[in-house]
Amino acid sequence: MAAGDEIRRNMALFPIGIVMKLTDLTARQIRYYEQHELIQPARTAGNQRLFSFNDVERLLEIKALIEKGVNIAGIKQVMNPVGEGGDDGTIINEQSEVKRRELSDSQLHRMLKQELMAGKRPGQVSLIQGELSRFFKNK
DNA sequence: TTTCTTACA
DNA sequence: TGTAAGTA
Repeated sequence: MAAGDEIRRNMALFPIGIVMKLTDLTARQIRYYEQHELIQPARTAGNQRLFSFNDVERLLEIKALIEKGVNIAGIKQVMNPVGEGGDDGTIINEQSEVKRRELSDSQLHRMLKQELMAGKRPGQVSLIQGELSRFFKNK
């Protein structure tokens, strides 16, 4: 629990171009996730985004969920959108990070099961891409 | 050159 | 999401 570690992890260091290479996400996606409060990079005096190691880690996790077919609404449920107040919006501590990741998978399963059992009713918004159809057959 | 915002496909 | 436009 080195105090300096968290400081370094949350220190805004790289511009979006570097983050793109580090995460394999497009600038469009990164900015989009920021709009949805999944990340909150700092800004330079010139209004340019500066990301921290934690931001990059979050983006990698978001990317993993996107690849599993989860959409923004679903990711928000699995990753508590960053609030404000006392926390910096990123990882609280090492233990909670591990727990959060463990929950990620079980909650994802819950989401899938929930939607499968609830069935698609008009008005119900899916948390999964493609209406889950790809889990039943390959178009 | 790189990034930013806005907006349309 | 991709991409174009006009800036900073």
